[in-house]
Amino acid sequence: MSQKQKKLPLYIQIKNKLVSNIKDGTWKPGVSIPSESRLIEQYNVSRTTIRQAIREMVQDGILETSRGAPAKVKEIPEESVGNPGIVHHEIGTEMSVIILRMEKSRTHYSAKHHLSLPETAEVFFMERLRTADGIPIAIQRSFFPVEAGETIEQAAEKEFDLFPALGERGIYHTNIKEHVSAANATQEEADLLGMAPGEALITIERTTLGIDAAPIEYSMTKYTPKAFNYTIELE
Amino acid sequence: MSQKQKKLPLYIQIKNKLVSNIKDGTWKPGVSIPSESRLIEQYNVSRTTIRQAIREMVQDGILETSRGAPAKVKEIPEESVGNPGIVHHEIGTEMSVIILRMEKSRTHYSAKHHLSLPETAEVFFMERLRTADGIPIAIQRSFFPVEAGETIEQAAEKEFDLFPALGERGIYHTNIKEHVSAANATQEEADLLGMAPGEALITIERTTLGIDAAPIEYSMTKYTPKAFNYTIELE
DNA sequence: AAAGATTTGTTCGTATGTATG
DNA sequence: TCATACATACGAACAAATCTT
Repeated sequence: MSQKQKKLPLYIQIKNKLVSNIKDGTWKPGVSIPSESRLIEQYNVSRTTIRQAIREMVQDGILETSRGAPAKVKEIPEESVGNPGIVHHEIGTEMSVIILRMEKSRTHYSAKHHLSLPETAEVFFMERLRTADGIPIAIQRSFFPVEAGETIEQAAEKEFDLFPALGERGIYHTNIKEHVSAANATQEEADLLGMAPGEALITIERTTLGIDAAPIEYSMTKYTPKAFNYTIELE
Repeated sequence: MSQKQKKLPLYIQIKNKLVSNIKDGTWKPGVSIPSESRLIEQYNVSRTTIRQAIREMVQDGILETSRGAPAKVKEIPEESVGNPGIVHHEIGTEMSVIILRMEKSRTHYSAKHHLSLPETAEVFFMERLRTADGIPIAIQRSFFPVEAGETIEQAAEKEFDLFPALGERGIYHTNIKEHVSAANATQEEADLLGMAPGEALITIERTTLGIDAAPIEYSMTKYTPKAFNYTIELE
């Protein structure tokens, strides 16, 4: 049954189709999408409808428009699909991750608490070193419920951000709570990050809630101050 | 001559008029504005134009719409200072501020840029030392358009947060953008904060937009890492 | 470099569906 | 119940910027 689909406004349906074309790579960033007139023919709807769909996508930061030229897929529409209101990234062009540890663990009681798990539970623990242009910029310790472990294990080596992989497996996040503070580098952290022990690190603790409001990730990331970059936008 | 005004699209002109009605208190928060049909008569334009003006204002967070009921002016209550979705505070029980400098200035070009002011403009500049339990924890440099200067000057000595005072004078903010990074303390900052030069400070740059989407404040605050505490919650 | 075709931006008019009061 | 008001959707025309020839 596509009863619900029928209920959606036409312009939303069109928008969804256009977004799909971008997501699956049919229309790539920086390239123009078909003109309004072509879309009108293709979907057999009025110009109003097409324009409303495009307008929303512009507002969402997916498309860019300018008079006289077809809309372009915006470069770097990365987070725009994911987290409205926040841009959060490190500095650098060549970002990568090195996995230091990845294991199931029965300790890490603090993490269990953040994940709302009983003390006897097992958690999936991962420690990764994030680098930018080959220079270490952060140490990230992530904790997941063991159920998510297999998915994580497969995606961890390649993906810089794990949530898209989780999303493909039906694990979505609805709420993220981050806590920013500062800490001094331990000897081990200082060695990994190429700094002196005791120097200040920016620490972000993050708890991610799933669609059922249950925590699906708790992570603590310690950044070198120079490499840290964080922008928050609120209304 | 208002030649340029004439050049503005009709829906922008209408939007400006509607915004004026809200700014000068003709339409107060929580109250419905006239229906579309009434506005159509009043300004003698088409429904499309009215709707486009209203749509922009909804997007700017000035109006709220719902089917079957006229648009309402959005409430901008006290919590706008508290910002939904964000908790942001320093540690300590006895918080206070010490004003270091307060002046009009023609320099500070970076600040002018953030305030969308021309390079020849004058800005109101204020530097304050924030303390917790008598211990310095942050240096805050704030920039405002000179128009807001008098209000600021009166409130600055007593108020820890300036926005309530601004709100009482009809200056509301609708959008805040914060950028978190890190910097090393200069000699002067180190002296003020009782730390060593070169030590890491957490820096928050903040741009606050007013009801008409024009910047009303730009500030840069540098915190000692230990005293900093920041929690973000997103959906 | 100039002219013409294409494309988006703006504005009008009209009609129907659907939620509010 | 029922009139009012907003949301969605169609069509048409001209202006202004861009692209192509």
